Amino acid sequence: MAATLKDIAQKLGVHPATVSRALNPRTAHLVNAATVERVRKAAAAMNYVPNPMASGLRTSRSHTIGVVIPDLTNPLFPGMVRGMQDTLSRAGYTPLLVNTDNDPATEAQMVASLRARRVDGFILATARRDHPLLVELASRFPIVLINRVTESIQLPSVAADDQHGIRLAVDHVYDMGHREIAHLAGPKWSSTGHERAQAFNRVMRELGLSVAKRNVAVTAWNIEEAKETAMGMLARDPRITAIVAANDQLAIGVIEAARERRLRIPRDLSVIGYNDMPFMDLVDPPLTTIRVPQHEIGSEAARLLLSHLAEEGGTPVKQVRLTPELVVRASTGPPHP
Amino acid sequence: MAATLKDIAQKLGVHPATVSRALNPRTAHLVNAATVERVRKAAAAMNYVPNPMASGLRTSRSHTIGVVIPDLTNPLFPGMVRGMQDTLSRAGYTPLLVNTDNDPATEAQMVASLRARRVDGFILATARRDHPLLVELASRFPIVLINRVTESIQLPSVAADDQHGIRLAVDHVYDMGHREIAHLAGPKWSSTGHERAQAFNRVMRELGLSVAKRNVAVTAWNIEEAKETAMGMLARDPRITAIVAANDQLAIGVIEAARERRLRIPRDLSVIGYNDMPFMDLVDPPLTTIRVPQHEIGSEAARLLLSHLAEEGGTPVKQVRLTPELVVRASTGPPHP
DNA sequence: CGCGCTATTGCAATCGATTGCGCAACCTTG
DNA sequence: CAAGGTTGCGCAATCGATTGCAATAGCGCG
Repeated sequence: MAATLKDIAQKLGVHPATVSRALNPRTAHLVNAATVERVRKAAAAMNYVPNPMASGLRTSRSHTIGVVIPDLTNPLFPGMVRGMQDTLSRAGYTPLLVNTDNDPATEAQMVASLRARRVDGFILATARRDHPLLVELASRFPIVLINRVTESIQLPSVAADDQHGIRLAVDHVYDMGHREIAHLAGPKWSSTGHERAQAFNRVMRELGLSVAKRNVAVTAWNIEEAKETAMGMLARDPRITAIVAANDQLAIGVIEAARERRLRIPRDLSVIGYNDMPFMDLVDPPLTTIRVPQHEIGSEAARLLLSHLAEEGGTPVKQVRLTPELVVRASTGPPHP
Repeated sequence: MAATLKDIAQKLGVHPATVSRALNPRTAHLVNAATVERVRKAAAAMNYVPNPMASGLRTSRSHTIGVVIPDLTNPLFPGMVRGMQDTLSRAGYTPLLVNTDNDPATEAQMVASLRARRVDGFILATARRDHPLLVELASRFPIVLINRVTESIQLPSVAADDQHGIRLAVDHVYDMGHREIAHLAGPKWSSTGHERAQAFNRVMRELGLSVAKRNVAVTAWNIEEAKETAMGMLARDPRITAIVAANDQLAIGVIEAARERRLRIPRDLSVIGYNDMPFMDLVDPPLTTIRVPQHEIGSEAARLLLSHLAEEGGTPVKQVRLTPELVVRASTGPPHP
């Protein structure tokens, strides 16, 4: 059905090897310019498309990238994935997407299946602060982490600057007059949860505000548990006037908790999220949050990985930090006297 | 690095062909049971993983499925994609995901690149009512359409029952007492836009309500244009008390238009969406809508495609229609006298 | 005029798995 | 015990592209 190198060679009366060289930009200089031209013409005419399995078998490169995320239905990820797709496909690479649901066993299985597929590299959004699998993986493949990073070892990564983002958030409510500021943190096994909590403590200290233990509560990454945890916080310390949540889902949990406690937002409680997922401008109330450039994280990760694939030798480990920005909407306001 | 058939054969003193047959369930009966066992043990011990490029080259099957959607960042799709991923990967297939942004040229290019990758079949969510590319594609590959369908030809598809869904929507507002019901329709090139509009007309007629031309307005699939169109509708006919939107984004456009015209929802205007995308329970006001089983559409499409790949001959064209359900929230209510 | 060099192309092996064909050994049956 | 059948396995070709090496031709230069 589809034309092969041999077909083209036959038609032109040359050897398949010549056709191969003519069509490959890297080796075309080995072939007479006129021949190259004839081959190109013929290939186009027969609309020849190289068989990636054949070339992959020979070269053991699949031009395929494993993309590992917790869950595609988490609105944080589609933007990042599109960023990768757009720049990977432009470079002739195809992402293979898998979900782990934050389960290490599933992750191991998915990574194994991607290795079975002979992917050329990995982009992972599933890093835990301590993550042996990733360390092992990084020693055999080019990998780039996004969003979250590991602590045990420095790996190439692309993420937003959490330190800066949290500073924007805390400064925002501080500037409006809040002093009783609390943080609803994500799980400490995740770098984002941990780092944002660390950043919160630091910024509070710099502002001269005390950070009592009870001002930081930890929850899993989901709305329901965030709501429960926020209920507890608000019950224990009713003086709190502003809560900085470690991501938008947690902020929504806080809003639901506030609603249940008959607190009005932002009059009685200011809430600020993190990530600015799609539709956060439409929830009730529209959520003030820290926007991270989702598409750009994805495309930057792809670029970084591609550059690793291009260079033979070890490129230096590059840790890209993108700058988040504050998006003020209606869930924050000055504290009520 | 990785073990090959030959390695196993050498270690066991048998021929690679025997190893191949022993490891393939379809041919294992050709090999002595004891040998099969020895081979399996050895393969496991050397943690042998077959090279998909090699087997693909020989068999010309990539165990790969092209998945073509308009835009992953549209919240309607991640659920469907996960549905596919989950059932495809269970069957040893890997989806290759591309976006078209509803642009036919991009679509053609993406489909071409998937064909270049030698995918074994396609799942497409980009059908237009008239769509020559798909007809051509269907003649050469197993394909399954999701969400939208073509009209020119009957192709295997999985979608929600739009007729039923619209009936649920219209009945809902009718039962609450609304009589001046309008429809904000999607573009007519898309089957969902067209069919939902058709269904709206039919149901209205069955209820004995007149459908004036002005009771149905057509808009593109985005919030901004939906808002403009809804503004026009409401200006032309202020008697309208309920609007059935062709999807959730359009419903949000309607809500924004209503807000701009100082109409309160649902007191002055009831709005009902379609699809029940994630977070539609959190927008202001929480959106009454028609839930379509997104994950199930994806997994059912995958199953359908897999069954086509399994059977050699032409399986009959199966058009699966899943049943949507009404989700009542706060954007609908009885009309105010 | 001949040697050596370069430019161009052909040859053939190779990547790893699959599969039609054939052969040998063993078994069944009359 | 011979004829015919079955079972188990090896042989070798094949899928399509890549690439080291060899071969040829053409050229410049002494």
